[in-house]
Amino acid sequence: MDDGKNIDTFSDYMNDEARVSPVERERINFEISLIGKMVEAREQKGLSQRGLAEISGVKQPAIARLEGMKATPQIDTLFKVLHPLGYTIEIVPLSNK
Amino acid sequence: MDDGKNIDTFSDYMNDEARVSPVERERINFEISLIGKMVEAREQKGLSQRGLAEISGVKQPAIARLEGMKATPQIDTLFKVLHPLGYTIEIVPLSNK
DNA sequence: ATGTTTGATAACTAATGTGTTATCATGATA
DNA sequence: TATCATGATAACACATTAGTTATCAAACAT
Repeated sequence: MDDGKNIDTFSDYMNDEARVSPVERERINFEISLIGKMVEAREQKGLSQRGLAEISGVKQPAIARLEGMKATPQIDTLFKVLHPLGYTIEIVPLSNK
Repeated sequence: MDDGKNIDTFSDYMNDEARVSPVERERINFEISLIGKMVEAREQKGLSQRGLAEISGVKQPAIARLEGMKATPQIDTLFKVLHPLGYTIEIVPLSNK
């Protein structure tokens, strides 16, 4: 590279405040962690996407899009997916770290 | 009324399993409580919808629609609104009451 | 009384999520 | 090898949310 900034990795990109603001970065990390827990919960239950689709009412392609972060779910969709997995969503105070 | 069911109040309606399934009822209650906390947090901060719109980036009509439950937010919108209020969202195990 | 702020809403466009159906490559299994 | 289940994806229609701009009635303050 011939300029001063490393943008070779996703991590570099995310940490470049000129491109991704701190708040935006937090939002992205929030979504990644949220989806991660969703996938984890499904797999821990030994459910396939199709299995979860059946019991949740959310279709398999939609679940795949969510898990692959191709779409940002609406809270009712997230609820429908999480509920049969034994989870729900809560508003909690921002614990600054 | 001439049939056996009371559907005079919203509460009666919600508790009629023939109309609203238990899961659906849970989802509705979940959303009501979620939105309730959102409004509470905003008012506790002494913010108007317009004020919150400015610092969150979500427009005032959108906030009004959410608070009035005319729309089901996407999780990124909810995050954007909650964050400047000092809150975030978390996935938590279903504590069966 | 006047002006201001508030939340709500209307009307429309743009953006995005979900349903639907089908397919594909991959990995596991018989 | 052949079969089956899996996650991913395509393409399209449909539904819904969010942005945009403007307005309104009510509450509040000057």
